[in-house]
Amino acid sequence: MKPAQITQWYGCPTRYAAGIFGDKWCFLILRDVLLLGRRTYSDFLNAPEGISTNILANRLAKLEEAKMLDRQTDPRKASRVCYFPTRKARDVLPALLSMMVWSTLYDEGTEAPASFAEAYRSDPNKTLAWYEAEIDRVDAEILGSAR
Amino acid sequence: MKPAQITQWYGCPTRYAAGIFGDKWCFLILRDVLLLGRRTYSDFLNAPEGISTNILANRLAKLEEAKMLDRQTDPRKASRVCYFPTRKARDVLPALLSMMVWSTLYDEGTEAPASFAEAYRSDPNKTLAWYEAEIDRVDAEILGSAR
DNA sequence: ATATCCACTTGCAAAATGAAAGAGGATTTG
DNA sequence: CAAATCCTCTTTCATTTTGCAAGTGGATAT
Repeated sequence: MKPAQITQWYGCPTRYAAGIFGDKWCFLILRDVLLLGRRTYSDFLNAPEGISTNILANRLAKLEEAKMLDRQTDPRKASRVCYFPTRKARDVLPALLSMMVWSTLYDEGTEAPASFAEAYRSDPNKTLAWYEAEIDRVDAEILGSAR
Repeated sequence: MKPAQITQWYGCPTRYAAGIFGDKWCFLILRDVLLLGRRTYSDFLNAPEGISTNILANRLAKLEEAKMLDRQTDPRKASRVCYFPTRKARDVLPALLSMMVWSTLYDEGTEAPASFAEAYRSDPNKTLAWYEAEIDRVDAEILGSAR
């Protein structure tokens, strides 16, 4: 019934994680930023899930306050805003990819190729590095146009 | 701006995961079952987070329908009910442990020892096997008392 | 036989969400 | 230069979800 001494501290780390992941929209915004290269308000707003604009504003503020997103005006166009993933958000990638692997196993309607789960299992660091590079590339493409 | 060909299918696996993890209470019930050895309605109800009873009933039904929990009457006492984690739920462990590692990195008030993150990083399979064994132990302790 | 335990259900007030319209500044267009 | 448009939000209001408290009904303990 009681799993040994672990009981004392197990609760907390998941509770902290639940504070951010335990919300559908935060979860999907993180996906947008980490995996889909979305950065601007309208990018998020036009995602196929159809978040409504007041909720989006609310969640972006929450994620910014949690230091997951870094809000900056877009150097390409000052009326636009970009939300960049912080290191704290990037470090969510392993968990996010693990969840994706799980989904590909149990969602019979998954769009992900079987090779994805296999690749992540065989060499997670390689997969991880690839995604980090993609994030760098997207950010650099935006910020690089500043000068 | 557009991360190559990945865009087509990336959305889906995370959306599927968001359907279950993107809810604070489902998330915490899974933690209870997978990490804290909780199995009965009152176990969940008495967790320190304080879920209210109607929400708990609703989420247990949802998780049962999603085939994450297996509802059975308790062999120790027929008026009691046990919710056992299915294989599908157990397979969430890698993602859950990854999230815990992330939490220990960024939650300055974490109760988890630093050794946890280190242990999981150095040998995830060992950590994973340990948790699976704990789950087996809890389940066997309940079901074993049947005969 | 009565009280208690246990897994829920119900009713209701408060909070969160979703849809739609609008505000206000920057940018493009004519 | 003026008008229209783009873009990030804000506001309003109806609907849905949540949380709290009390209640139900069957099994179990006394």
